Amino acid sequence: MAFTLATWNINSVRLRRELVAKFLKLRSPDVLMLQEIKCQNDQFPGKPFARLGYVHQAVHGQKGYHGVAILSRLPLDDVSPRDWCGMGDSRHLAATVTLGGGRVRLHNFYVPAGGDIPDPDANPKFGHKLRFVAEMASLDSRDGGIPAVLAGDLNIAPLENDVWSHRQMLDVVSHTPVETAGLTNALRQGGWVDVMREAVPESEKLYTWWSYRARDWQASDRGRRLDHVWAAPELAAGFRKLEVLKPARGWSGPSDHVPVLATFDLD
DNA sequence: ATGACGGATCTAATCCGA
Repeated sequence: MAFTLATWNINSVRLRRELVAKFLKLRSPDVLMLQEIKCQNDQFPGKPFARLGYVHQAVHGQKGYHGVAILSRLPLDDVSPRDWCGMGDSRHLAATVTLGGGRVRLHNFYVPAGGDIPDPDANPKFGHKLRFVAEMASLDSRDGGIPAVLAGDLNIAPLENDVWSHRQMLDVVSHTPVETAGLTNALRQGGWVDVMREAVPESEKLYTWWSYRARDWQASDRGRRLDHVWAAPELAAGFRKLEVLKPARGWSGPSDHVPVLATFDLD
């Protein structure tokens, strides 16, 4: 049985609900994980997505900033947000999806951006980001007996070809060595597989985000791979297909991130 | 070196993103 999961930092779900609907109609993933919904739970525009078959919805929002949600065509249970770093912000939501006889644990993450200065003493936001990623290392891909997927906007581009210029990005938050080491440690400690890089060799450029500030995002193509899909080894063994929906960056009124889809064969 | 854009908020200017 095939299972397709998508992740997308939508940068305000109220402003872009029609783009979400367009994407769901275009690709119809089983599950869509959204980040930066930027609204409270009672403001989440769930009805248009339910009409498209995504009747199972878990929302963990907050006012104005951050916020994550999971839309699913298949039943969700054990819905559980976790307050990472004890900050009280909405950056994570877990749920278990059931398909046929199989079950998959889902972890939707929005890792802190970390501010401008890559020094935890001078910049508390960077310290928060480092602590957040350090805490993520405690999340085991095989915990609880249900194989898990961890996906979302991790706000770190760990590999040299996850950024347009490794050399010029070494001091830029999202690609500094201390961040990439932290993320790689979380990947290894949790026993996760970076399935995007199973599909696309590390020697090739791979981006999921292009800044709003470029005059022409496509021409300059100064992207970063900030969005990720990690899977437990038993799920990764059935990994079949990756799609990074780059055309979505050119849609009218776009998010600065594009959807990432991963398809797995279960059993 | 700076600012380029775009979103949310006590709708005006300020904070935030990465």
